[in-house]
Amino acid sequence: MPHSRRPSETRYGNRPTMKDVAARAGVGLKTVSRVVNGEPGVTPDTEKRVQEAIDALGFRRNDSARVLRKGRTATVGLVLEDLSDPFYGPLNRAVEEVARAHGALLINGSSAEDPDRERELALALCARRVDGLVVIPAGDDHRYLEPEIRAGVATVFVDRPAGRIDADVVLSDSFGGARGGVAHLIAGGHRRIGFIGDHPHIHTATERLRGYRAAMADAGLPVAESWVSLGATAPERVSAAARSMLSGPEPVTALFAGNNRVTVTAVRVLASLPRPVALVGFDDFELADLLRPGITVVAQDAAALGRVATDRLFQRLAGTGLPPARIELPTRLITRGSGEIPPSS
Amino acid sequence: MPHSRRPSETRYGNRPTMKDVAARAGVGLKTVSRVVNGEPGVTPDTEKRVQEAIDALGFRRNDSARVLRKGRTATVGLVLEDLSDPFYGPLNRAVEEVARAHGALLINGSSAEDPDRERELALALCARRVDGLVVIPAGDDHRYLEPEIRAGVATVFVDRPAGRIDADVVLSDSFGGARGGVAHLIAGGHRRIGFIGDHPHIHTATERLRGYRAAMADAGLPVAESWVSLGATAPERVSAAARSMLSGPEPVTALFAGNNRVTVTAVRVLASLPRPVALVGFDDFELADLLRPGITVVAQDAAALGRVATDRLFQRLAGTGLPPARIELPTRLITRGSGEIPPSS
DNA sequence: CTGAAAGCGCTTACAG
DNA sequence: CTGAAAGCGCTTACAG
Repeated sequence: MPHSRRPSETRYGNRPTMKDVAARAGVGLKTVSRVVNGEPGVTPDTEKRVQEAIDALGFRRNDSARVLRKGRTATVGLVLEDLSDPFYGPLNRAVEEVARAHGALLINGSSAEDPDRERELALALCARRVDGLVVIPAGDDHRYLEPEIRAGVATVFVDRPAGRIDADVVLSDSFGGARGGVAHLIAGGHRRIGFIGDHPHIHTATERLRGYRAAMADAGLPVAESWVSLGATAPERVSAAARSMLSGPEPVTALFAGNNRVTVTAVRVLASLPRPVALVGFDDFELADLLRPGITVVAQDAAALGRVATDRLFQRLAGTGLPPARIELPTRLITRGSGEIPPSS
Repeated sequence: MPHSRRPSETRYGNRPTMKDVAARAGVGLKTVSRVVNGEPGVTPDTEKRVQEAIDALGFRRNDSARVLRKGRTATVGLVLEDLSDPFYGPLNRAVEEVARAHGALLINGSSAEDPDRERELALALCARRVDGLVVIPAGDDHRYLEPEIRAGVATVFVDRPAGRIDADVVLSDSFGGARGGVAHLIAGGHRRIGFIGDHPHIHTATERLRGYRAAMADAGLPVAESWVSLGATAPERVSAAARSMLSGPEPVTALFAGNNRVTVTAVRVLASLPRPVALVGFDDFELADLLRPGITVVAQDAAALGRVATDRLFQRLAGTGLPPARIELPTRLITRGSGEIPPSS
């Protein structure tokens, strides 16, 4: 071989290290470190020589090595359900912005609603020694995170509470939001209202159902069990459930949709019906106001969920020995037309 | 102080290391490493002792340290415009899935369309020594990445080409897509068609405008400069541009919207008009089919952009000395009604 | 103002 | 089958 490669050329491509810079500038390693990190105690002349060597070599500090020595990685991990779900976009961005304000980067990934994948991902992030973890739970048993939390990984759950461990959680007021949305329909004159929600093992689904039942009870209205349907949010199931509630001798005159996916399918079903049916959906979505009628929704503030959770995470990291808390964010009813359709007789 | 803390307790919380495991199991460090990594050459009995120590101590390998020694971080960086933009959701997820298939994690962040922030973020990722970088450019000068690419960071640009450097780029056929969309309007009888697009310094904006002009030229139609408007995609500007084109003695009878944000604003403007105006938009969006009329769009496959780009990245990492390539993905015209409205006379 | 030594938690290359 | 030594690229703690 005509050219022998220096050992360092086999690693990270062939990046120069502080050692290389030190050799070229004719100074000690520590002096390079001082210049790179802007520490005081270097004469202008020395600094200039080091800076020239840095530029000539194209040196960039290896933060990965730095992190090992410093103990903190300046990295936040985020486990969410699906990176491509628009609902989580603002949450994702909010986590990024708070992390950025603290000089931290964001590693994120999708659980795909699979508890095993959630666990695998969360633990991979712990192995990378993220300083903190924001988790939107897919599973309902998070005891696997207990050793990590004990070891100092600041962990905050969002959107749904952690399962079988005591930890911070930030969520929207699903119960109150659903109760208010259903009360709005009742105030509009509806007495037979259907509820279509997500799987019953999902915390938000049962909370919203509870809100629906509370609103009905508040108004002294009975709930026929055929008006309630929990399960997959796949379009086929949701439209079947909707059609079933809307047919028969005593059809519902209004629907409450338990989340954004259900709402969208409900809109499609209702658009194909001859008579108008009222609809209120949990979760706002883009263009809800452009539809005819506009869709009345119980909106949660996804960005606030992410912001509050990540703020909490950094508070923990700051060492204030906080006990685990449950932080609930209010929802907001946005009336746009679909929820104000009167009952058809 | 009643309790003195071991040095290791001050770092990463108080995590046990391989050294701690080795001490507890009464074996050498290397033996622990073998067990943790499933390497052969350990007797079942030794392995059992080590495993017990691991479990008792709650040991989890520090991948951050491992990475330093191994030279590759098994991490991909993604710089996009906005983590909360629904258009990038599927792209983000696709990058994650390909990375995951290669055992890599994903660090991502938003440039917020700010070239300085793009640079800062991309270089921070390089400092963490990501193995590869997927960049959706905000700026138009990427020479700052040249040393990194030379040093071995596999870099692929997506959606827009890199500026002033020669690098891989994966993009949609903006020119062809726009040309086809405008040709569709012309085939429907339109002769006066407006084009509203993004800032002229954005590559896709000028490509789409070029497609518009080509389609008009193909049909022998003149283009009045008042029919063309490039600039911010803020609703105020877009609606002003649309209203201007739609008024006067010779108003346009159809609009071509250069991207999803423009399309949405155009829909709002058109909904407020007395007469129907045809609309074709570049980029598909959720619920486009639920609007009345449904919105005809030139759709690009955002997930495919991410997938192809990340595949390319790992091909590079595999060491096949590929020359930089430009990979163009086809678009698809989806007719839903708004683009099939005939010209009003 | 400057730098040599030790160490972060692992893996590599080697010797027993 | 097993482990001591060296090293990845930095920072820390210290001495000059």
